[in-house]
Amino acid sequence: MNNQELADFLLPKIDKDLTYYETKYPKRPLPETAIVTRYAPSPTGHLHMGAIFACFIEQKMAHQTGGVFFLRIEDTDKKREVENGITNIIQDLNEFNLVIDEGVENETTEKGVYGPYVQSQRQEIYQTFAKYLVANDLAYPCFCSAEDLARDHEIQISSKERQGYYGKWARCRNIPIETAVQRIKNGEKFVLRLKSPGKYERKIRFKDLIKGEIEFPENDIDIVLIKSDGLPLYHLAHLVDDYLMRTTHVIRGEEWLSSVPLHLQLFQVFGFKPPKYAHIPGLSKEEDGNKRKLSKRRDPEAAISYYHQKGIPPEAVLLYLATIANSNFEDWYEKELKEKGCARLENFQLDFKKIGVSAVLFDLAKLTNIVKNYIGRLSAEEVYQKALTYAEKYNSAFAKLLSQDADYSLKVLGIERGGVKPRKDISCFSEVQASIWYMFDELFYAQPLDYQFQTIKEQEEINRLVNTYLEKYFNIDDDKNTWFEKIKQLAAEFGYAREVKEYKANPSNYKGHVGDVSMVLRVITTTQSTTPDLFELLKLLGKTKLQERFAWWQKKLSQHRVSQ
RNA sequence: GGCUCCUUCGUCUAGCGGUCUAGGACAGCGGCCUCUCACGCCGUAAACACGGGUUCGAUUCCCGUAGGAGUCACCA
Repeated sequence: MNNQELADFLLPKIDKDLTYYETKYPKRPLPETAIVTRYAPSPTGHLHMGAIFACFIEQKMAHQTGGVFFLRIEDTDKKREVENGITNIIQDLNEFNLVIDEGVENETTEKGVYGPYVQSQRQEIYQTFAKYLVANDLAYPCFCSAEDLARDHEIQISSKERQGYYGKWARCRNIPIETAVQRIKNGEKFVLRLKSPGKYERKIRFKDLIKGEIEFPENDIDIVLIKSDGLPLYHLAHLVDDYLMRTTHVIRGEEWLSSVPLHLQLFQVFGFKPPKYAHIPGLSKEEDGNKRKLSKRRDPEAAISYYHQKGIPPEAVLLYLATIANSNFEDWYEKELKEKGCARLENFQLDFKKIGVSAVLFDLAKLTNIVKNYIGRLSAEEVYQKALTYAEKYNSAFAKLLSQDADYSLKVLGIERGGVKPRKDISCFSEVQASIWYMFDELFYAQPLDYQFQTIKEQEEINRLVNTYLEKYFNIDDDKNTWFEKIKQLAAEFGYAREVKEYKANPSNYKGHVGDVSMVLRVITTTQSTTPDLFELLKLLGKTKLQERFAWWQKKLSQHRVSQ
């Protein structure tokens, strides 16, 4: 029996050849410079930040060159699969606006002519390629059990030999065809292994688009191509899919770097031109003074759900990812904003050469800064919409408040927004309620009695100040200057300095200064000693509410005394 | 352990033999502005892992050492 006959015996149902598929999936009609990339996750749960990072770069590279970005599902390991795995992935991608041009759209549908894009549906194709290898004496059936392999592995470790299925350890490599056939006929399970033509002593050089020139020993390990369940392992699937789907650039995490020699060998064995490889640095986390890979299980910030729950806008996360991808992005972004008034990520040219080579610490502090700036630039309408969407999901009571008088809410969120120096104090939408609650009576009157008065604390003095303000000075139509002028007048009337500087120059001449007076109004209005611009708050709330709140405070205070 | 990659302020980095008394951003600290906070502005502290070479001259090139990361599955 020759190799061709062995191939027919092993895979009798496979009747197509390589040419069939090469014809079915022709080269893409794209310009030379167009980059075709893919994101190829396993459906094992939700994505994590590292995946979004990779995906962002893949999509960006494809789109900025007029290429194609597609999604392939690598579900060849049925053990690890999770229910709704595909849905989870699509959801996460959508949330980050990482739209695909081609590939899997949901659990049941896909678009594009290079499919199927779900690996478990491509079994016949993989087997065709494997059969070709068997027929050409480049693959063989292996009967080693897990125990056999584990034992060899132990021996290799204890004798300090290189680990793997190669050389003398590749015990099934030279089993005569007839023997192999007989064992299969006897019902023995087998896998198909590559008969690696590589020599460990020889070096292979290749150029990674990010890491640069790298030299490796050639691969001489007879890796498993097809598992005993008939499905391929990643390596074969990578070769077949990225060849037939005409991927030009394989962009993936750096954990794949060390399998490049194997992948190159696979392409060489078939005589195919390999894609270009770009291995992106991993996202890491500091722990006990060391860096380690950001872990979905151990680090909450690695999970997409973390951002969702906190209300951190995905657009801003993308801006952060762009700055860690290309450190010049930040400067570019600022410059665009300054020159054009707006900056769009789509207009930035991401550069492989500027992507760092080693793992990057995922810095939540930096992210927060980017988010604050991002939200700070949003219009009141946008903030309102996003805050509402967030609240509808996580805080329905607050969502109700926000929407019951949308116009009012909009004004509250619009305080000190817009203009050249906007507030930048919202770092996530879960914070919104905590920063504006006192603008809503429903929340204001539900708070415990906790007024944060500062310099002026005496009730009598407070009463006099507020009453005088309400009677003599309050006018809803005043502009900011007039308003503040009146506050100064009020201060002077009661023996407080009109200017802080005056007070500081001669503290003994005054009971305090204008700031102390406005602090009283601020605290009566909001209970808080730190708030956005008091003028804006008062204007929004109006005289009646200020009166009501003042009366409430007095009432509470007297109750408080009685109960003591 | 083998293989591979990496090593500039706390973090992300600029630097590609003299321009470096090493630049920026975030975080920190101090100040100014100011009715509080935020914003803004100004300032400050803070790094070339170590040891050898090469060179007139090394952050930059080479070699070691140390440290870190990744990988060595019928997982991707």
